[in-house]
Amino acid sequence: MATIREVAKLAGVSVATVSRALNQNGYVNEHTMKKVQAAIQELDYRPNDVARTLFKGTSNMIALFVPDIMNPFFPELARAVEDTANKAGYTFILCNTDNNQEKETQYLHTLLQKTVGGVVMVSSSIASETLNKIQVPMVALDRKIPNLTSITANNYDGAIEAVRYLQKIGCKRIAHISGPKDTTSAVERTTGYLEAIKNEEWFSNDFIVEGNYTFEGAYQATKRILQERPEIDGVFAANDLMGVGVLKAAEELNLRVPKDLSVIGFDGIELGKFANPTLTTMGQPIYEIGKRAAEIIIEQIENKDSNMDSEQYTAQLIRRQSTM
Amino acid sequence: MATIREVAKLAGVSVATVSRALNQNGYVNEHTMKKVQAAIQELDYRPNDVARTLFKGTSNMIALFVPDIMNPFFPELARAVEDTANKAGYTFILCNTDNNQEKETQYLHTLLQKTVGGVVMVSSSIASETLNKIQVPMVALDRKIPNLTSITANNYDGAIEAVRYLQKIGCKRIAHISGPKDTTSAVERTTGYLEAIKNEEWFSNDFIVEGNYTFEGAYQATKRILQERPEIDGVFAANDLMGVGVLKAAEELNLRVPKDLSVIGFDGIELGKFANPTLTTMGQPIYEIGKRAAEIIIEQIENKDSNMDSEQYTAQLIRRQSTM
DNA sequence: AGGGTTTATGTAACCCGTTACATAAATGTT
DNA sequence: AACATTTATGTAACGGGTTACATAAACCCT
Repeated sequence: MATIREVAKLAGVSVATVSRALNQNGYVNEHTMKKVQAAIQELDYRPNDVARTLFKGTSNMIALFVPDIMNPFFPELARAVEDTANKAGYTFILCNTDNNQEKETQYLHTLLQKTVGGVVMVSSSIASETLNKIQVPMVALDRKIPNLTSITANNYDGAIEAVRYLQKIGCKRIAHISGPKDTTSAVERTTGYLEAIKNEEWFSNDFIVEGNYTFEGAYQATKRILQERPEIDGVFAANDLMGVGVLKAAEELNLRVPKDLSVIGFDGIELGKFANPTLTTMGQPIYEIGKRAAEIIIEQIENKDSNMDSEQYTAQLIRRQSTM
Repeated sequence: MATIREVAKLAGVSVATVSRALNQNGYVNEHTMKKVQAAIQELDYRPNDVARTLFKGTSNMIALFVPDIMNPFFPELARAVEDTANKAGYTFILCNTDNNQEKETQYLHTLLQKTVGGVVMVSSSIASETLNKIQVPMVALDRKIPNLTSITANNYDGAIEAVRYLQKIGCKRIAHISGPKDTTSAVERTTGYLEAIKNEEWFSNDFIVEGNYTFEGAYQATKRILQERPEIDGVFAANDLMGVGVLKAAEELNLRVPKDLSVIGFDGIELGKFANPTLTTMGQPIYEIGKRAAEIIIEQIENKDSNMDSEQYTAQLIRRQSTM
């Protein structure tokens, strides 16, 4: 790889002039510019980004923390962040944290040593002491994190709408498969469910079971609850992955969906379209949200503007075959 | 962030000594070591990785090129590469190429400017001239690339086994939903299909339709072919995503799977378990393959050993509900 | 013509680790 | 005791950009 000094030599100018020509700052004579460009072309010169980063003290890299990219909710988010970062000239780093606090801290330190530009975080577990100690632009995505700007769906309203929709289509006993209690989105969705059923006299706490946001968790939980309470005719799963788990459990118990049981999920991931029957859901604008988080982190990086407002996006009902 | 010079000052030694203490290099007196460690602790010093990288000329970053992380085949691969890279002290960069040659070239140049350590590539489109010009360790994953070590499944044998299995369970007319013709895995799977049915007198070319490795593509293709040739009683889809598309098309045409139609996919992704009915498939050891690719790239980076042999992993039949 | 401004370019310090080389004390060998 | 080897540490160059500062020619204005 050619260096700026080789370019300077070939063009017969100093490295400072080449640098100025490259970055279009300071004065460069038109004729000199041409000589420099010719030399750059000749040598196929590309500036070493590491040297640049060392001097600037910050790199054009953006990291995304997700619990696990294998959870089908995250690829779309990752894609959105990557696209947006890429378009703005940033390189995209992906970190799977497994909701593990040590891993998160470890990753943050590693990234800090690389002077990463900013971090977009999907996390339920990040230690706030770590967060306070670490000086790098951060934004919370999908889940709220204290003291950080967050981009999320309006989970509470979405959950209410989901349950009201089940009520509207005639469900009389509506169960809720909830997500992990340490995850803000899951808690908000459960709170929404509670709000929507608060006046129903049939309700008791065992209409809520924890499915851990996983297919398997929801599958097991649903089998249990449907056997204990066969009167259930509607299920609000706190995410689509669990919604598909509910479908599987229903199938296994020979319940016809939506005839015997209506199922609604949350998120609007592709999986819902692949399922059989297709899954009704409260769709959030996933790509949009990821894109927005990336935009904000870039804004923070480039303008040091760290006091941005949090944003909430409305979820929209997507009617499919699992309800009718 | 503290620098090595501050540590040196606080410990009352030179930066060289601190560096040696850090890297357990050269001689460092026991007592000096303690002073240095105390200073490091005191200042919470962490070496700047950018400076290190600049000097060394190569960074501890590994990139993975995939067409699109939203395709459910890739997250597991990405996870495997990330885990392996991470464990070995490398940072993981994800690049979505959309099979776009320009994007690939663009990414490669960007990474080169960051002196990336190595690149793991899932690609059908990478330009060989780009490849030859670029001096960085690379390995091909899932798809073969000329002149690169590749880690793949044995697609040919797997495809033969898939079709033979359909034949064994009684299918008399077996269609094939193929993948893109520029993708080595797809071509090999089609070749395997052809090998397995070569002695069947019913065969003609219109038993093969292209589904582009996508759900939607397979869904459309299947609807078309099943209407044209209602005698079809078995489908070999070249990947699971298309297998699920076949299931959906069958459902829509009121064909019962597996009673009227048996369906087998390829890959063994999670999606197959979520589907209804669950999808029989030729499962490849996805995580294993990704992990192995990462190991090889690390081996190449650390030992400059670029002449590694390609490896092929056998696919295994996973019987589920879509065949019987 | 004299002074101020703009244009143009070069020199060298700087970012922060790593390491070749120099120096010297401590230890070992015959 | 004389010399070789090992241990210990410091100085300074280096990697490859960026930019503050210095210098000077060209241009503008009154």
